[in-house]
Amino acid sequence: MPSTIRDIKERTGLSLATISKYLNGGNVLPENKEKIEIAIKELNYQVNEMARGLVTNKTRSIGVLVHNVASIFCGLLLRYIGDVLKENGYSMIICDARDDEANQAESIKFLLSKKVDGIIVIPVSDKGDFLKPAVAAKVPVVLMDRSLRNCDFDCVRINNREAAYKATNELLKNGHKKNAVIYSAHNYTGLQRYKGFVEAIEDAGLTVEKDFDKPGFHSIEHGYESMKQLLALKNKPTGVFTTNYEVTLGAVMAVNESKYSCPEDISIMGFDNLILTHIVQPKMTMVIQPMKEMGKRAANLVLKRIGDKEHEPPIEYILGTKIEKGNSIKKLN
Amino acid sequence: MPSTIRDIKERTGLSLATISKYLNGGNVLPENKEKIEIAIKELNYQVNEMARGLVTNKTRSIGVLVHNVASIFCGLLLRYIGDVLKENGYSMIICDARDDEANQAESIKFLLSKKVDGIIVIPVSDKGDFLKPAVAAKVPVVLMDRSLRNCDFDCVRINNREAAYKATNELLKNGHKKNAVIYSAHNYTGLQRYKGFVEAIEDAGLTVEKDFDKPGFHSIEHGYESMKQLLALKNKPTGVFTTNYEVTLGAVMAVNESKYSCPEDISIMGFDNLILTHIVQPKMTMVIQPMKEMGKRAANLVLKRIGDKEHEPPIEYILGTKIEKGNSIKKLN
DNA sequence: ACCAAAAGGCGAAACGTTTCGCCTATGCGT
DNA sequence: ACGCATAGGCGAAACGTTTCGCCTTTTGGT
Repeated sequence: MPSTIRDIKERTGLSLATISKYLNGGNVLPENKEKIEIAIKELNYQVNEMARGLVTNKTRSIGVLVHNVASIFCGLLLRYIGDVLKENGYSMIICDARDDEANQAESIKFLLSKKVDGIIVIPVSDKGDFLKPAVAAKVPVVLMDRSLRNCDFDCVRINNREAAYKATNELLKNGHKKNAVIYSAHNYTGLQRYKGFVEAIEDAGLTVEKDFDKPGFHSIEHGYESMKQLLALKNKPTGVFTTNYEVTLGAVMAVNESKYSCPEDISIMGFDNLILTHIVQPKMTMVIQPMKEMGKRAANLVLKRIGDKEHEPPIEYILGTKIEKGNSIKKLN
Repeated sequence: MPSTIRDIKERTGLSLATISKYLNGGNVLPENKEKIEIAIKELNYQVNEMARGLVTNKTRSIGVLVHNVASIFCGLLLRYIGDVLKENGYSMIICDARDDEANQAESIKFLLSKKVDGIIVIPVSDKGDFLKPAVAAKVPVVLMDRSLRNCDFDCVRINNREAAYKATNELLKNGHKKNAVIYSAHNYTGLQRYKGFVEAIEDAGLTVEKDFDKPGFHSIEHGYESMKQLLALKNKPTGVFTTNYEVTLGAVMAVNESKYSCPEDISIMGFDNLILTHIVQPKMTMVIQPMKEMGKRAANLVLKRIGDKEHEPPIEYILGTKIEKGNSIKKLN
């Protein structure tokens, strides 16, 4: 039913090779160019991507594997990535790891079986083994938001350590000396933010108390439980640094359900979510990442890698962050 | 580099036709079956989907066009849809309409150009013209969550009118006689929920006051602005029905920023979001949709349609809802 | 006016499957 | 023992492109 390049051949009297050349941006006489364009219009011709792909060994599709498709953070990144990909004629095939390493490994294989030209990943953990099949298949991989231990891939992210350091200083500057941290201990980003926190505390001549150190999963539950435990301590912290969106959400929940309130009884320095800064009373003080820039860079980078003949060494793009001030941090004495 | 069916031919001495038959589940002698399986293992063979697609005219991919990829609601549906599709060997190509009709129309064309086998849509508005190209190309379409005016497509959704009716009754039952409604006037679902509200109010022998009737976009801003306006009225409503996730979010924001609080000064009946019921203090009373069921049904339905020879008439799956009770509705006298 | 280089065009092969029509054993009932 | 149905297998064509190598025409410099 749909028309083919052969129909255009009939209509124009030109050869398949010439028409193909036109379609791929080659040089064709203006006269023939016009003929072809008219035929394409009339026939409503569209390139059959599968036939093309069979020859070129390209699908013009990019796999995007996110650690959790239901997080707003990932959703927004998907939007920005999708924009760039669509502009360039690439489709975006999405897989959701549900924060599970086995799912993640299986998804990579799935994407490879679908012969995607490139892959963008927000990994579940800081372990990179699951990417081996992609390397073996020579499919370019770009990491986003989270790097890996011994990372040998392109990566677009922020300087997590530095951002956490600055964020922690926000608490310190306001006179908080007893600070807790709630973080994800299972991915590179979480651990870097933890390091930044510790560094800031120690640079201020303080130490991190054992009870104030709350590693766990990247989840609302972890934030909720941790905050509950912190609030139940005899010797409570006055400030808490919640190092990602989910954890911040959970921590706020816990405070809301308790007899305490923020910032009167406990100050919170949050991370990662624009909506949260508005929905929650009081307005949260948070670290904001340049998400649009991140998504666009990642997409452009993977497209560039696909085009590259040589295998260039990996690049890390480290983007800047800013702190959006709210009223969730109380100034002490 | 990757091995082909020809390599298997060499290894086994069988013909291409026989191997292909095996791959597609046809009858082959047990002896040959084993030979083929061994060869596949050894060669690490994977079917080249593009070559297959070129012959069968199928891509084994489904386009999913969502009105807004950054909403949690859509994110969760994507997860459930993706699960089913992946299980069945189908990839999920995602497009984001950003709540814009032009984007939406363009995205459908994009998906068709990618030759997806089927399309799942959460439409931006209640107008269905943008789907004409899909109908023309005979690509099956399944709607999700939102139907269309004069709808001629399969659809998986809830009974919005009834759900809204029940929700409104929740306010009425608690003695609220002055109720406002904030809704999206631009899509089928929003309008149906509005109708359900009006019906419940009128069945209670009341009328909907002009000032309490807040149509607008499906956005946080609309919820926020509307609630602000309602709170500024001399004659304020005592109850507000916020008919979707974004609008509920915005409305809660507005209350939090005002001198009033919920439920003491204003009661809210919300919609659609599980997280919100926990994060916000007090716990919200909301209408909950069976999202997992919705996603799975939609995915299975589109797969079924792809297989169908005949063009069966469209089916609507109307799923049940429940009301999750919180403390956001005050009992009057 | 001549020649070299560049531009434009062409036919045919190739990409890796599926499928059609046909052929050959094999097994079964009588 | 005979014939017939059937299971299993095969070769070849087809799907709609791109690309390679080669040929012809045009262009531009001297």
